[in-house]
Parts: sequence; C-alpha cells; structure tokens
Amino acid sequence: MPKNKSTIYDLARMADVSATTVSAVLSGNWRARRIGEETAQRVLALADKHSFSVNRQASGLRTSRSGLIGMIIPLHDNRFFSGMAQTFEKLARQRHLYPIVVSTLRDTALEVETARTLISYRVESLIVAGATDPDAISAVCRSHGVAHVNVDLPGTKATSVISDNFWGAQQLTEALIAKAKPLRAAARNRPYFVGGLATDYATQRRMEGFSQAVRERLGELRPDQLDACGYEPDLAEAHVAALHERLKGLPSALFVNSTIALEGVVRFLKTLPHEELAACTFGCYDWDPFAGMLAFPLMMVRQNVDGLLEEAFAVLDAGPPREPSVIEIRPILMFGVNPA
Amino acid sequence: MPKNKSTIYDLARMADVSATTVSAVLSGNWRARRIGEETAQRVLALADKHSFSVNRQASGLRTSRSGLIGMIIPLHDNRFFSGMAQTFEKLARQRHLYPIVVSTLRDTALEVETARTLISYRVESLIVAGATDPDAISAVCRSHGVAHVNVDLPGTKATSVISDNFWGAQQLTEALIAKAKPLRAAARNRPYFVGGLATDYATQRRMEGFSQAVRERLGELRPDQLDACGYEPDLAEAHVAALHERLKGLPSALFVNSTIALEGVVRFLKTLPHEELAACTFGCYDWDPFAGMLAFPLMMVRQNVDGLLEEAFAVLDAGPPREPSVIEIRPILMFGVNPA
DNA sequence: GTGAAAGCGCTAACAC
DNA sequence: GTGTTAGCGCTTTCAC
Repeated sequence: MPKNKSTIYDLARMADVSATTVSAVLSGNWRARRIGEETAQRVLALADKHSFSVNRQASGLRTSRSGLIGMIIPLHDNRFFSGMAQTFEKLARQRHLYPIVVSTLRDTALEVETARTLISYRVESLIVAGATDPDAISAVCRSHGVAHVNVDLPGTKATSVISDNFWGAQQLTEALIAKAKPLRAAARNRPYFVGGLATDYATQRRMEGFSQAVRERLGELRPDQLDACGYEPDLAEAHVAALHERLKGLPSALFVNSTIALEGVVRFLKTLPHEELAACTFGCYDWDPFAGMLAFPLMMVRQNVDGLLEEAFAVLDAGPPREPSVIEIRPILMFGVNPA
Repeated sequence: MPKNKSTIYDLARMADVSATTVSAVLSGNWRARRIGEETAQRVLALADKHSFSVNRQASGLRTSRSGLIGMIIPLHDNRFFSGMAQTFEKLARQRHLYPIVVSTLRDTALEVETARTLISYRVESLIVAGATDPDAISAVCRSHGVAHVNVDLPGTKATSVISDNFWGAQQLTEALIAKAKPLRAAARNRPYFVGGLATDYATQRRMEGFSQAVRERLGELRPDQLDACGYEPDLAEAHVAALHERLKGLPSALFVNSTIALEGVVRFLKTLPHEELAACTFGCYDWDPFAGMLAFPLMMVRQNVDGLLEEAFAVLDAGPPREPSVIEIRPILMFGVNPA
C-alpha cells in the first residue's frame, strides 16, 4: 500500500528527477517545457500509483489563483435556489472553476461574514444570489478586488441579473383575466393578488405588473385587490379565507404570489366544494411540479434559473463594467399545464 | 480608500510591530502570547480599516489545516439532498468548519474526481451522501488519510449512516393495511407496492419491509404486489394504469415508493372519479409538503435528515472506528397529516 | 531537456 | 511583551 502523505519532492526522488519536472508534468504544461515523453510517463505512473494529488493550498498560494468560484444563496432547502446551485455548478465546471455554494439564511451579518470567508479562501469571483444586503457584500468584494455579480435581488454597487417580475406578473394577470369566467357580483368579478411582502422588491414589481394589467384590461383597480400578506402559508390561508368571507365567495381570478403562499391558499381551498373552485381561475407566481397536480387547474410562472445564471456568468466573463446595471430576464410562462 | 492587496507584513509595518504580533492578534490567541491590550487594539483597528482578511491558503499551508469540511451529494435540486446540505452547513458551522457542498450527478467518475479535488484543497473530513460508489471514494480518502462517513447509501469501507428503510416501509404498510377499507374482489383487497428500482439498495429494503408486513398481517404475499418499475413519473403512471386495468379498479391500498413516482401516480389518479379514490388508501415513502395538499389523504414517510447528519457528524467526531459499521436511523411517520 | 533557488503569506519555535 | 527565523508545498525565472 502506498504511503499517504507525499509531496512533489517525494515523487521527484522516486522518479529520479527534480521537483520542477514533477510540477511541470503534473500541471500538464510539460510539452511546453519539452520534457521527455518517457520521463513524463514515469512521473505520471508514480503519481497515479501513490494517488498523489497536488496541494491546492500551496499551488494557490504560489500562483495567487485558487481555482474557486463562490455562490451565496439564502437557502439550500428551496426549489429556486437549489436549482440555482445546480446550474451554477455546471457553468462553473465549464470554466474549469471549482464551485462552492454557501447559504446565509437571509441573515445580513452572515452574508457579509460568508463573503469575507470566501475571500479569505481567495475565491476568484462571487455570485451573490438573493442577498438581503447586496451592497454590503459589494463593499467587501470591492475592497479585495473580487469580481462579483448580484442575482435575483439587485444591488446598486455591482451589476445585477434579476427576474423580470413586472413582465411575468403582467402576463400572468392578463392570462387570468382572459381565462376568467364572468361572475354576476361586481366585487368578485375581478382578479385578486395575495401573498408576498410589500417591502420586498420582487413583490413590489409583481404588484406593479398585476396593477398595470388590471388597469389596462378592466379600467379600474381597487386597493383591496392587492394583499401582500406575507409569505407564510398560515397568513395566506387566513387572508384568503377572509377574502372569501368578504366577497361571499371566491373571486373570478386569484393571483397567488409564491408557492409558499400557495400552500396556505390550497389548505383553505380544500374546505370548499368543487363547484366553487371551478368558478375561479388560479395563477401562481412561482413553480412547483406538485402544484401542477392539484385538483384544480393552475397557471404558473417559472423563474428562468438557467437564463439568470448564464447571464450572471456572462457578466463575470466580460470583466468589470463601467457602471453597474440591472439586467432583467423574463420568466417562463407555464400556462399550458394542467388545463381545465 | 484603503488599498486592497495587503499582507500581515503591510499591517505590521503600519502598526509598527512584527508580523508575528499581527498574526497572533488576528488569530485571536494573543492573550496567550500576552500581547499588550493597546498593541492588539491598534492592530485590530488597522486590520478593520483596511478590511484585511488573512490568506487561508497561506495559513492552511503552514498549519496543514484548511478549516474546510466537504459533503458530496448527487443533486442540489432535490428536497432530500438540499435539506441535507442545509443541515450539514449548520452542523459544520457549529464545529467552526467551513462547509463546502458539491453535487456529483450520480456519476461515479465525477464522484471520485470530486473527492480527489476536495482532498487537494485539503478538506479535513468528508461526508459522502447518496454516492453510487461509496467504496471508490473511500479508497481515495483512505490513501490520503481523510476521515469520512457515508450517508443514505452504505459502503463497506467506511461507517455508514442510513435510513431504516425496512422499518419505515413496514410501518407504512401496517398503517395502510389497518386503514384500508375492505373490498369484495380478493385481488384488489391487498396492498400494492409501486415505484423505485429493484437494483437500488433502499428500494430493496423497503420491499422487504413491505413484504414482511403483508405476510404478517395478511398471511400471503403475491409477487405481483411488488412492482419496482423505476422512478420516472411516466413509468409509474403507466404501471399504475396497467394495475388498475388488471384489477378492474384500484387496490384497497397503494404504497408509492418516492415522491417522484408519486407524481406519475397522481397524474393517473386524476383521470379517475372521486369515489374510486375514496375507496383506496394511499401511502408514499418520501415526503413533500405539496403532496399533503392533494385531493385525497396520503400517509407519508419522511426521512430524518437531521438525525442522519447528526449521527454522521458524531461518527466523525468519534474518530476512526475499528470496523466500518452501518447505523440505521428511523424515518419520521407522517400519518396524521391530511386525514380522510 | 532538466535543475537550483527564490518566494507566495503565513505560523510556530525559539530567542531575548 | 515582542522579534527573528525557518519552512509548509508549490511554481517560476534563470541557468546550463
């Protein structure tokens, strides 16, 4: 059995060459150094036999390149962000960078600390997704000259790639209006928006998209049609129940902001008779495969995760921009799924 | 604005002390070196002002400790494994280790390569979750003296912490039998198992648990009650449709192996009238919040992610064992959810 | 074609 | 209380 701890010097001694030669052979640029074919093979064979792996700490220190690229996300345990992590890894590998994904639990202090730590490991660039305070992270990155880009939630100190929430909400709302069955009661005969936080940038833009579509198609928008009651299922459940009580029935169309809120909404809907559900048209800004399997049809808007990250990498590839800008990527409309 | 590139030597010059002092102050063990309170503050202030961060490549090289701990998972984009990543990070941080999670797409070659790369970055230990070939990874880790533990899928060369699939399946099956409404047709009046791969260790154990429960409670088990038709939704859909055709109706109880298979099963169930569903009792080995929101009641078995990882860390904390063993963690029975 | 030597930024003896 | 020095494992001139 081969010994475990070994350096290129050990290898060099065994192969009867110098450490320089071993280094060149192992790093692949030995053709350039015109090292003998036979010598190279000998070294390679020994490295393999002893399952040698170069110490990236040492080589990184020497070359001041770590080969690492980092991504900060709020949570692993979330469809949107875990999808991002998956795509991030793929794109990082394509660029021969080693991907490292860390979650920061929507905690501003942890976000900044994580950025600092990643930088202390000398990541070559950083993707900052869904951070609560992107600009604080930008400050850290800048002072260390680390290239970075915001994704999903925009900042002002670095280029940001975000979902086109306005457009997506507008499209969903228009589709809801087009598909809704007319009801006699005027108060019920209009779409209602529920879920999300009004302090949240994405929710704001979605409400704007919703509002614009309603005004354009129906002429009028009442304030009570918008209810950013928060993301928690329980809150959404209570608010939809209250809406149902107030309107004496479901509205002709319901726009649910996020699958998290949808969870609560569905809990309430399950208490209603099937005919009542059939009279309402449902949409959800967010996507989940299981949401397509509910007892009623549901139009969904799916964020374009691949598109967001491809653009983010393109920004990094392009090098430092003159001015931070905001790039919007359109989401994917999943309206054909699960038709009535 | 502070310059970005700086070393402890730069700081030392500015603070008018030696690099040693800076190092001691920054690494926190300056009380031990009895460095003057005032000196320490001066250094700290400067470090902060220049937003200095120690180069972990250099310190790691010197101390031969990276402060990194790795985890390999098949996919980020999966409820079970993304939950693992979340818990992994929490437990790693508790131990002052920096967590790095990488997915390997159920690709044996990529698994081994990833382990090698993590080792070349000098991770201090490694958690190997759901690997297709845990023993190949063990070989790599061993030859570098890296502590590691398998999770979810067992290996023979390292301690493994896995779900108690036998027990979970047995419990679910017994609950299904207890709750099932008797049907007249004998062929339908028994539970059926669908989904998963017979070559897959977890599925095997679940089938054994299912079989044992059926034999114990009902005396007899027919081969056609088990159908490990694969995980793809399409396959599950087709196989359940075929079962329904064969039995001239749904069986009294259906055990669906995994939420992925469930997706296909539900697609088929949606084509049936509501009364037919009411006559069948459903169980799923796996958990998803949305699955609890389907139109019919569903008993679920949820893997104990926290338990698995806590045990995995306990194994690492305990140091190298004499003999690799397999530790089974019971899943969580979610039978109360969504009652009829 | 290959080797010797210097140095990346840091820490830990060992000095005083 | 603080500084000097050596060396972690690697890559890269430069020399031959």
